[in-house]
Amino acid sequence: MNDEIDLSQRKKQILFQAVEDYIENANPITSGAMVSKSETTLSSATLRNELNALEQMGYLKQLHTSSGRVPTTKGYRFFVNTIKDSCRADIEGLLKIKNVFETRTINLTELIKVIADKVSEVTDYPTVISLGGIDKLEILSIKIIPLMTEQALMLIETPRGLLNNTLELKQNFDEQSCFDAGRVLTNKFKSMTIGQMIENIENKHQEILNELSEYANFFEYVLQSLIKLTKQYEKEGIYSKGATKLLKNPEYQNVEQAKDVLSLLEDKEELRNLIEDDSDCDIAFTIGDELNDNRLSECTIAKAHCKINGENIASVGIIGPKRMDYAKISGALKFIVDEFKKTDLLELHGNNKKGDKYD
Amino acid sequence: MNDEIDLSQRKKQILFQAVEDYIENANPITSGAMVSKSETTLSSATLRNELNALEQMGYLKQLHTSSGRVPTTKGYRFFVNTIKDSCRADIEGLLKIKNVFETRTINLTELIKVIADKVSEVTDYPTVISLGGIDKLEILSIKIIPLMTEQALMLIETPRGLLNNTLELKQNFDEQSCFDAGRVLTNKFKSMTIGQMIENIENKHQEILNELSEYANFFEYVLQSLIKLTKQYEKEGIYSKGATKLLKNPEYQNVEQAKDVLSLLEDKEELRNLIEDDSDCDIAFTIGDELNDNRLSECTIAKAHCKINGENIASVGIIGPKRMDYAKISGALKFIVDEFKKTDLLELHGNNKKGDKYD
DNA sequence: GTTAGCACTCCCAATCTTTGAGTGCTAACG
DNA sequence: CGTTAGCACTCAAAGATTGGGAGTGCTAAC
Repeated sequence: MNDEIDLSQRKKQILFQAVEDYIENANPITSGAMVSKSETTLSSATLRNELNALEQMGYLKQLHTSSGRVPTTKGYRFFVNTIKDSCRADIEGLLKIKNVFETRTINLTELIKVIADKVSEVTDYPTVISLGGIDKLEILSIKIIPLMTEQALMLIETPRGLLNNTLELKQNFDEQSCFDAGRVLTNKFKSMTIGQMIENIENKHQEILNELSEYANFFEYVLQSLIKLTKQYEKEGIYSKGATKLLKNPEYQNVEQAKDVLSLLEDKEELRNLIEDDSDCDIAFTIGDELNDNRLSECTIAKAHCKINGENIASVGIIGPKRMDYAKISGALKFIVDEFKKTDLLELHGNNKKGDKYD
Repeated sequence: MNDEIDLSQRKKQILFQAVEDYIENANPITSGAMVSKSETTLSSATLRNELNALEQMGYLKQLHTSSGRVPTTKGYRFFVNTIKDSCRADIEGLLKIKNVFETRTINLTELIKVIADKVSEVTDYPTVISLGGIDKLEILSIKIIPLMTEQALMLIETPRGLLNNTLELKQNFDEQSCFDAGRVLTNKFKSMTIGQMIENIENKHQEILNELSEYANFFEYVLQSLIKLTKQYEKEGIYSKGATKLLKNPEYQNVEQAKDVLSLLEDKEELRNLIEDDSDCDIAFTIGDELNDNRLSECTIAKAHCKINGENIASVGIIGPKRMDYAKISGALKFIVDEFKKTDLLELHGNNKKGDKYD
């Protein structure tokens, strides 16, 4: 697959410049233009030979005889691998994001929206952020508050903030029973994750029922509620912004082409599948055919995984044409990933004294 | 303005058929086509005379000599006024919506999303729903629950469900103080609206501070929180779906034209301004120039105001080309409005016994 | 290995032509 | 007087033709 080693130093340089120029101007690469633009001492004939060789090797392709050449996916891939570590961020725009991180007591769901908005603004590409599911969240405490007829609110405190959901109790409970039930549940499930709690409930159902004795009533409702909550977050924790910015690019002047991508950007479920993956690396580009989706054959997706305290919290995706500004995107994503790394979830919610909780 | 009275019965019929046909086929109306399609006994020459007259009167216009005619805004307006009461709903699709209304304990914010999704699916046009602000909501009770360090959760029960927001207390309070504070606040503000409560707090600040004595501490935070909450709902209570469906229409085959409308559909703030108005009527169409927005000169917006117990709860907007299927849209909107009318908010939240609240 | 030179390819834009759908007008008809 | 057949006129849209020019590949000379 990777035969970039076969490339002479000169070929590498030519290919790099060719792709770079194409990304900037969207004009097919020609030997003549390269002579006049770059500071090369080579003649156009020599460049033609080299470009021809690069085409044979699959890095470039011609649209027709006597047209300039355009990068193939392989060509873009070479380019991306080369610039991997050089980024060119719009510092000014990104600094605004920094402020957001420093705003305390911002809900994480809010946070990703603000970030997606800003990233899309700075990069000028559609941006998607998905929040990880809640199943890996640690439970800090559980509270139950009676509401109007036969309902109660279940509150679960987690390092990522407060989860809340209404319980359908089918029976009235008073303030005190609810309070006690919450305390019992907290004692039982504290410092498990939501996922573990569900698993635990499902596996040791009877056992726990006995253990919780008089609060067993709540128990069924809590389980149902947790499952509903998990599904809901799966569905809601995804946000996208700036879809129409795609239309600015010359590759989407044709409505037919744009339609596919735009409707994909409207479908949260598909977006989630697209953005999430288990890759370990912080930032990755997937180019054109590499995406294995006809609708996206002319797109590149840049993905980044944001971690707080080492835990995967959110995934950011930037969707653009293959001809996207890789260095800029790379810079923006690196910035976001770093900001997340520096952040402590508890701080996000205004708790500067970790571990100093009370219940 | 309205000189539809001047139209002979025959002209009305011709104009109606002309617009109807144009809406269906997007082909300019020609005398020849009208003869072959409709069961008229008139000759094409006579129709030409009539069409010419209708053009003089401003209902139709020609794109150029020797082309067929196209409806003007005035022509569409005539058409809409004529079909006002005939609707042609996709009953099957809409019945699915009915089920949603019957699902209890669905959050109103969730409800509008599901409805927008379905309406967009059934009509095949972008659909926007905005939820009214929270300021007119009646307060049923206020609860305060202590959370982790120096924070508490404020819960306000309203007929539209539970509002919640985190309070930054800057000081720890125990379970009991919070509980008591909630009770005091409830007694003071119960059955006011959120708006009245804010107003009240702002006007009689000192007075209330004295009255609440030991819970005065909470008071400032509650005020701030309420204001924040009001703003937040203003921003969040709007949802749109199906923007890309616009691209199916021949009038948006040109990216430049589509871009404007699509980016408008992405901007929640603009959408809100567009959808909300104070008009009393349940369903209204605003056509092309009537919208007073260049970007929308080729669009029609259908708006409906949904009321529960007489109170304006949500506004639905359907955006399409001027050539939209008015009868179908009208049917769909009427259905939604009626469903809302039949709904009791308390029932939505699972309370079948109204007034049977406890605190 | 590099490059000047040249034949060759083929897109693109401009121009022109043709076609035909559709109109407006007029004169005749019942 | 409303209706209609007939005809001249208009004009967009779709081909056909053309020339220009940008770009290539190849070859032969450096």
